[in-house]
Amino acid sequence: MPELPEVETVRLGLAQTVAGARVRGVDVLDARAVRRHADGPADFADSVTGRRLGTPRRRGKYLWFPLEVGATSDTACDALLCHLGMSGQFRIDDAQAPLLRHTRVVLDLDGGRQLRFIDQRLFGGMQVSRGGGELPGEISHIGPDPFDPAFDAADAGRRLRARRSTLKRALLDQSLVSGIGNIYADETLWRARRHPETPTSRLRAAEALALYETAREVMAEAIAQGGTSFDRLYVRVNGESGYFGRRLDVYGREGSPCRRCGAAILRMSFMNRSSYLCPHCQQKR
DNA sequence: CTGACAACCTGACAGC
DNA sequence: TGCTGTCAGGTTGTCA
Repeated sequence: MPELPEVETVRLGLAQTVAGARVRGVDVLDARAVRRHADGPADFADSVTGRRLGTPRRRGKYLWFPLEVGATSDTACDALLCHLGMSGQFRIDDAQAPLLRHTRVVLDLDGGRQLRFIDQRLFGGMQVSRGGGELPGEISHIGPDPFDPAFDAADAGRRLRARRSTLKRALLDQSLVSGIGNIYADETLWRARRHPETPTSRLRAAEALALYETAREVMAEAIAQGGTSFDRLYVRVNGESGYFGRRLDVYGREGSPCRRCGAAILRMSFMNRSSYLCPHCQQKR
């Protein structure tokens, strides 16, 4: 699944290609892709049709288009709120181009183009957020991500330390700081030489700040490289894959030598998912 | 507040 | 070939 750097790469692609386009029609091919839209697929389509897509915005792993009315930008407008889930993609295609398998929603745009939402597993989806152009109320519960101007590192560090939990759990907690998923949590902890099960309360204020700074660095590098992908589930809006585009330091490298010390990378089961770490560099202190 | 777990879905793969 | 179990980058709700 796309984490913050992948979603940001998609957002940039959309900003360059469809921002300002008028939506001529909406075709919901699978209602499950809009199940978070409480008023149903027909209302979803009605709410988007005729609107102009503003420049997409993002917080954490969510992105949204302000749905502009008329020709003016108005941040009090509705928003088309999207999450890619584990397998979501956006593609820009000509209307005549054949639909890819798992295409769930199609937006007809000006000039014979279509914005297509494709999602194999349907963990992602789209909905219209009333008045959500500036910041959809539906995602007000997640914290700012490390790239948000509203991000307050000191406050995030304070809240991290107030948790009675462990570092990896806290990094994955979107209400604390959003955007970090399983890959970048592991990459961050490796770079910061922290064991994922280190108690959050053990960090000093400066160390908590430094941990988020490391997360921001790791993700900034990934954004600069156009996002990470292992397979075809993550692609850019033009269909290009970032396959092998980024070298990960620990994630998925079980048994391979640590790039710092050469020790074999360990895989641990955690929250029904995998954690990868270097048992030598990342010891509980 | 915290953690554990199921649910939401599909597909790829290993093993029998 | 076909079945079963496991795994996959996420989020949300329930329950203890």
